[in-house]
Amino acid sequence: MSTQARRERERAEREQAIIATARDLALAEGWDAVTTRRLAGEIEYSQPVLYSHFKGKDAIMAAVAVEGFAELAVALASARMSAADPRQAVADVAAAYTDFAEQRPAIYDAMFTLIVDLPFASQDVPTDLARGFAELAETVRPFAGDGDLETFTETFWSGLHGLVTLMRSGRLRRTDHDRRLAVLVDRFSR
Amino acid sequence: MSTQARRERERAEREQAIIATARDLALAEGWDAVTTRRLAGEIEYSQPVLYSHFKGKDAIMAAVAVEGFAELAVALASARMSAADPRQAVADVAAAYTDFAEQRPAIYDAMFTLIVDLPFASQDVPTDLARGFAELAETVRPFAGDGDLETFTETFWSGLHGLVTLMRSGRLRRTDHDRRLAVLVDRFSR
DNA sequence: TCCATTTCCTAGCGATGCTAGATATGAGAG
DNA sequence: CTCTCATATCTAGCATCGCTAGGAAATGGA
Repeated sequence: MSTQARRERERAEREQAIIATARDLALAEGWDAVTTRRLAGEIEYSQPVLYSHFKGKDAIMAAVAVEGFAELAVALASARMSAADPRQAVADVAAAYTDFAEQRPAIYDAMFTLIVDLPFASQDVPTDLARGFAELAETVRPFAGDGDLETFTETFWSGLHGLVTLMRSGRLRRTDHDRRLAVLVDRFSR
Repeated sequence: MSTQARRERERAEREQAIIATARDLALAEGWDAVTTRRLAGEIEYSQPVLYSHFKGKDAIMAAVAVEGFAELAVALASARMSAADPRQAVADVAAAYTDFAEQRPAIYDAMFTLIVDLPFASQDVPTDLARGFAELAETVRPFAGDGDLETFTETFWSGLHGLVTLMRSGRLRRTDHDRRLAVLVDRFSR
């Protein structure tokens, strides 16, 4: 039975290689550069191998997105923990969020704009996505007032997401980002 | 010279037909359904004719987006004018914004997410885009405090844009939209 | 050593955006 | 009225995309 175990291990490694390669390629040159042919070439297998691991290109992007949710949750948690006071926590978490999106634009796109049908069947996504959301919720909790915390958090999140996406599409000047972020933080921490 | 005038007029009409057809097709079936072959078939010309009017498919989408900016500006202005008081104006304009995006998702996408290089060379875009932005600015002016109105407006705009895009990608439940909108309005009208 | 099963690749399909080269159209000169 | 030439338009095709069927190759067991 050791050979079967080895095969399964190698297969898992190859699957991880596909995700990592797709991720690196997307970060370096954008998702348009991530073609199935090129991806297959990078991992030194033929195209159909990709489809024995994933249903299609969207599924590969979704797998990259899943990793992104975990990363984002960690980044937000770190920012929240190390903040001196609740108000500073909002500012730090907001900055961590937009920094994540700025530094990994392709991954952020896969997480929130490109992939419509996320694998909600999978266990990982709701978990890590919920973890990130929970970090946001805990951060703004002191300022939610008597209203619904979830709604309050979702609205704050929308503000961050809007800043990120409008800036990337060139509708907002990058130079004023910090000031806009300060306004958003101010509005949601009073 | 009348024949030449007629030709130019017919050519302008055909260009408008291309834009209108692309717009209708995108609204009805999404931008993926707007292929150059199908678009050419709808206007009863061959594909290359499209390229004698526009540089490519992106340019056609940009033309649709330009019309969208004008529409949005009108909708926002109407909402702002008919509001009873400044605070209600913020609520009404915000609702008008998200309604526009909800009812014309394809056009909204062309305006703010799909097209990266908008024809800023053209005169129309900055004008109509600026008109819409100016409507937002006038709406929130009473609540901007002593800070920069432009930055304040941009941040408010980001909130609206984030609500719209996160809801469309399925990250936010549609049922709670009104409550999120109320939170956003509350944060930016106090 | 031979067979059966699994794994993988070659080759190809349909569709996309876009374009070069051939063809039709029509205005103006003789 | 006819011919010419420029303009307008189409037919056909290219390169590329995501994806897949069918056959070849490798692998494990008898």
